[in-house]
Amino acid sequence: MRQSRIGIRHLRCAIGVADAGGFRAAAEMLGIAQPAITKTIRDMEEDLGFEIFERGPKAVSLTAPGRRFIEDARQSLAQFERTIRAARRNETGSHGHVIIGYSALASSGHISDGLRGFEALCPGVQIEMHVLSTDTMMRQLAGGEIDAGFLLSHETVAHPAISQQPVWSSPIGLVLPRDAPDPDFETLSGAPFVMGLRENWRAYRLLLDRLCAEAGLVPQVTEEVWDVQVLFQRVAEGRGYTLYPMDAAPALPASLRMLALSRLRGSLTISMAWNHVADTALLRSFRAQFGREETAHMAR
Amino acid sequence: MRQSRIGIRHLRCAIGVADAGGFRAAAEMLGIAQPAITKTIRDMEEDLGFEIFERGPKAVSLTAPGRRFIEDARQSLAQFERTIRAARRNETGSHGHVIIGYSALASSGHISDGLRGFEALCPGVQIEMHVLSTDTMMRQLAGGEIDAGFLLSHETVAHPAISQQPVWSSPIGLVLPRDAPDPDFETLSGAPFVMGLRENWRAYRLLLDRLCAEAGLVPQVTEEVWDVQVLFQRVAEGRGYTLYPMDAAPALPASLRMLALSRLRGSLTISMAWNHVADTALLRSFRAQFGREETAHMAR
DNA sequence: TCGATTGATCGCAAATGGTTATCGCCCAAG
DNA sequence: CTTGGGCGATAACCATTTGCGATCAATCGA
Repeated sequence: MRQSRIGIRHLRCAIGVADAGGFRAAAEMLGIAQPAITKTIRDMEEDLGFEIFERGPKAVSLTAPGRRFIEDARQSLAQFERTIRAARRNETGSHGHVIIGYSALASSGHISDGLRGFEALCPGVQIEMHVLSTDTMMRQLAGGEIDAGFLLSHETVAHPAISQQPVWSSPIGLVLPRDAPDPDFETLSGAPFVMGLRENWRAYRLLLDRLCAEAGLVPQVTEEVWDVQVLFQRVAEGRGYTLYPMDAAPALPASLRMLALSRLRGSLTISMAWNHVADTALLRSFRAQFGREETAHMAR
Repeated sequence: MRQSRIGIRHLRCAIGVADAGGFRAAAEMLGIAQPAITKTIRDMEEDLGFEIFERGPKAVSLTAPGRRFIEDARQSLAQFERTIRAARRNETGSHGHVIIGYSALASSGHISDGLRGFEALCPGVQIEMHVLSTDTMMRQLAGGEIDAGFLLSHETVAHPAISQQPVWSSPIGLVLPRDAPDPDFETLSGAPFVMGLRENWRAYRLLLDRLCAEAGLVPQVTEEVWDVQVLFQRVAEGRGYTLYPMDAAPALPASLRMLALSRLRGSLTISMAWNHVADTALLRSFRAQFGREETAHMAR
């Protein structure tokens, strides 16, 4: 069979059109002129032998085979870019580049230990860390935007393309102002609580719901905030308590303290997650730092 | 960070040099002139920021980071080509292209059933089938040369990048000329046997060794042959018996017949194997035909 | 020391990827 | 019903990339 003249550029272009929803929009997004898009897409369609896009008068849409192709092309492009990124050395002397996502809840010393080990093994590798919500992290892992992530283990956090492996667990404690008195567990029900917004803290809130229900605790959520910094600030201001993994105690602002709640059973587990299609030598080394990875695995 | 100007062409070139062991040899293999290789490699090295190849006076060799990079690049290139191949339609009207390897031992009706199901689901997809030894198949799966394979399950057949899933099992029977009398099991020990060459039939021969030892059968291997056709031909000529999965009975030449050996316990299991990095929508459909694939899988 | 063989270099031709300007089309707002 | 604005397609043109043949410099074995 005649070998294809399609290159990475073509995939970028097609994915751009699919995401932008139009040739002109894609041209702007990719920083090139619109006719170049037209030509690239046409060349690719000719090579593949089918139309990727349906040119409607109002907007373009994917044909059925086009949708399948774009889906595969995303993986292919992500893998390609990972390969380059993992090998590339920049001007500042680092060799290789790994992009990691982590949940705000995972901000304990455990990650640092693993990272230190990785750094010793592969010195000079640049590690880029992004704080992301669990759901965003899953999406970005699936799309290949990040290489690995540390997120909350929860039965609702799953994706066919993503593998997960528990890394550590921590009990949940009560966060309160340093100078506040220890409350009785019974008085907590009905007491004001500040919590992360359900939309962004979905899995953690679900976990807390279950643990609280089991312990007979009914926190009165009087305020919901977007991120951890604000959460702690509000607690420090006396707006209410909040629940947080005990592991994070050392990272707490000086104005706050943590109280173990023996009646609150169960714990929060952080897992490392990665797209099992995402595979470079560098990422294998990285994952190896966080527990043994399965080798040949016999499915089902 | 400045985006890389490396494309698929560069990867092909680097892999070519690594495989051919020299710039000139790679040029010939890739069908282009040698200066183009020099320039492409130099551009790539400049972009990546390190030397991929060590230019020795006699031959080129990979540097340490170069070796890692080439390893990743192979996966990346294989995935890219799979993506194109899976989508491409050729002049004869087929859409998509899947390359499958199968062991000669797997030549039963079970594969046909799955293939028929796949064809119904994805009509017009071109399926290219290669008969390969189990070891060759593992190597080609790892290298992305084939998309999936049906091979003999055996504890010595494993590779960290390859997933396997049992598809069916078959007892082992005795193959003998149609007009030969049924031998007593006891008389088989010491009787002449024709077998596949150990080199090419490694895993199957290991399996037979174990089963025979357990049954107290000591076949006298008087001849070793390279492939099945010759194997059957030799048996038909009366050179000896052979052992073969009972499932293959319908595929046997008319001059041969099969005899169940109740004393020979255990069976041969055929597994579907695939590189878990190899992932296109088309391949997922294919694998789905041969049993449920694991979804989100929790490592360890 | 002399080929033979290796990768590097040079200059030129072709292919590729991109540009601007413009077209024809369809829909929606006037 | 017209018309303006937005869409992708097309045309003509330009810069860069890619590949070529010819040639060079270095090395190694005979």
